[in-house]
Amino acid sequence: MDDRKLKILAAVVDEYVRTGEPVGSKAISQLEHINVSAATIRNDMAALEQLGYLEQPHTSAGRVPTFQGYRLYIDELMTPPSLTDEEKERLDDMLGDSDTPEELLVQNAAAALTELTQCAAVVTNAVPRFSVISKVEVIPTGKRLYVILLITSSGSIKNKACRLEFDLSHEQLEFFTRYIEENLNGVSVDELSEEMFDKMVAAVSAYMVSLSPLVKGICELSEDLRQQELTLSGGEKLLSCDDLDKMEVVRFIEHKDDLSSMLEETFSGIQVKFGQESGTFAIGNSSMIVSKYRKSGREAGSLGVIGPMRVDYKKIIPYVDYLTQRISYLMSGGEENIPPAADTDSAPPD
Amino acid sequence: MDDRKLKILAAVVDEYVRTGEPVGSKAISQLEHINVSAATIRNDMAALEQLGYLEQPHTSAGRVPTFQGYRLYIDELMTPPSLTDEEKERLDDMLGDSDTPEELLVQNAAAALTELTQCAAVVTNAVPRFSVISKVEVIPTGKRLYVILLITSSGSIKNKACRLEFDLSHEQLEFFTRYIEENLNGVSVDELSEEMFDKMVAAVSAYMVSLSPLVKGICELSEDLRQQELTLSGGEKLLSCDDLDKMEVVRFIEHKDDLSSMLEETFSGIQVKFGQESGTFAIGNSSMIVSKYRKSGREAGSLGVIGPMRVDYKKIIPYVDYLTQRISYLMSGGEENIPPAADTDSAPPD
DNA sequence: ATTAGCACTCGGGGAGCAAGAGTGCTAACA
DNA sequence: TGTTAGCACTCTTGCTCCCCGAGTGCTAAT
Repeated sequence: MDDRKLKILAAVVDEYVRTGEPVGSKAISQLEHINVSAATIRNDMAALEQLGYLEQPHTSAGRVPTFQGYRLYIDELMTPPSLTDEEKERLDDMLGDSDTPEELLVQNAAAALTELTQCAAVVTNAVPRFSVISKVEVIPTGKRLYVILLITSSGSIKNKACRLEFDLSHEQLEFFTRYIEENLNGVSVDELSEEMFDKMVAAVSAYMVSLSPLVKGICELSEDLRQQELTLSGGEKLLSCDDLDKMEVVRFIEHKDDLSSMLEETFSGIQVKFGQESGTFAIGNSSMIVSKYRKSGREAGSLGVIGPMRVDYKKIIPYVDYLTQRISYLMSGGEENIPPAADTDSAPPD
Repeated sequence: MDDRKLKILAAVVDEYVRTGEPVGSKAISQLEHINVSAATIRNDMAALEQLGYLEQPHTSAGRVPTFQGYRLYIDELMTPPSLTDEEKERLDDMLGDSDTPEELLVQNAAAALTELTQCAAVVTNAVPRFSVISKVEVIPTGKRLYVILLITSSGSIKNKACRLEFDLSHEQLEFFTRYIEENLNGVSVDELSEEMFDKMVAAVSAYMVSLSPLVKGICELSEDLRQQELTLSGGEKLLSCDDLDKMEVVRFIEHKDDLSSMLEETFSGIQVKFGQESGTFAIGNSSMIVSKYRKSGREAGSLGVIGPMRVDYKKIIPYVDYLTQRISYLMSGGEENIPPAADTDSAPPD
């Protein structure tokens, strides 16, 4: 693989991303940094096509990158510029600060990505797997009506109303609260299981059978807590881009939840996936740029951008990268070894 | 206005809704219940066009209803069949029962409408205007960290974490809780105002200045409570229907909140609005079928369907109607004078 | 008042054609 | 041997022309 061929491949991708039209040898030869004739480029392009990096929509049209072409471009050829301080500040503003609830943080990230990239964005919330139950309260609020409150060490709060068949006496309530605290306090959210609650229901029923709805309520709340939620923002942007099949996009928007398993199985660091390569994320000409953010060193959730394969990777990757780092930083209370504010200069060597 | 003309108008609308194509005189003349020749129908159609109820996309195409045509059809000509018991049961299942939280009830209604009509659905939650604060709790959950819990008589529960500058002693907490309960218990959600909280902040600060974040927290929660939230479900359905302009639909989905003012100002009973007639709801060929549900006799929120003007009104209107009634019934705890289950036979006279 | 008949109009779809863009190949050149 | 100019070839795109069918409006007959 010639050095010049790589340069030409990069140029083709850049031009195609810019114009959206198949790009011909002449267009390449007229670029500043290319100093060979159109004929030479034609030869090289034919070779690149042979190798599977380019393809022609039809004879006598220009060339278009194949997804292997994009792959090579992204992995080896592209050098995304690092963000300017203004851009970072802008992102910081859109994201929020350390007081912003985690929930909102990822939502803001999604909104920022849709706005800046004009593509769809996906985010998943931070699943507090490794956080522990720090408080459970049962508060009477009316005739046979109780509110259960569940709080974790990471600050998630869930509540739920619960109707019992009888009112509880003060002692009964106290007994129950104590029992629950003894059994759940300090238990990690991940350890909570159906069986555990079944056992508790049994134990509690022995004392007073009508307490079991409360245990069930707590069980449901803990399920809520474990639930990874996926938000797709700006899905409609995908419809206005005409290299994507409308039908596929609609189907995708309707079944966005299928994505979550896929997001789960990604590795650390920024990744680019193509629709063709995946069964679950099956929009033909699409690509997805995703990354996982961390919370106190552990992977907690993902965020990313979904767009046509022909997106400006050079522009989007730094955005996704910076937001991931910043969210990781904010969620870890500043412990992560990532610069806190918009004065990073960990620019990759050019 | 001839009786036959009305019959023909109705037939044109029905046929157009069914086929989506402009409908010609011949097609009408072949319908079962029409016993005049195509020529006669042509004359009448010309008259209906003159009157503004029909229009031709171009000479020598069939006729299409204008929105005044639809208006007349909906208000006078159409006789929607009442739902069968199976349909009602189906809706009941999708909606939930008296144990379902109100929030979920309206969400379920939206989901049901999108599924059954293949159109978009809008719902607003029940604003608990006239409900009162029934409980306020402040629960310590960590170092200088407190959770505020706000519960209303209608069963809405809101919580919020709040960080203080100092830890509170048991007495301080008790003082605060008592003070808040005295001032807020039984106060209607509608009465809560910025000024009221300002006054409370002042009073509380006199005792201990660092309590004011708690009051502010409560204030924010009460704002959440008053907030009417609008959910648009199945917006993507609008994109697959080709009599709507894609760009307008995208714009609409992005600014769905503009709808809320419009939903506010509707009257009781089912209404049909057209995109053309409204500035705020400006998708060209669209129509919206909305209704307000009531809670204990008062208007509490809205639900409706948004689709192309060419929707099956006869099918959708009974759905919206029944869901409104059912939600009103469920939210009022069975007090509304509407049959509780799927055995209504208040069919409109045919 | 209704209907049959007829001439007219207009959009949709296919065929045919010219222009333009881009290629592959060959032959010349450094 | 690698690069370049030239040329013939291919294929899409946009255009025009034309026909067909559907549906109308009008007129005359019933």
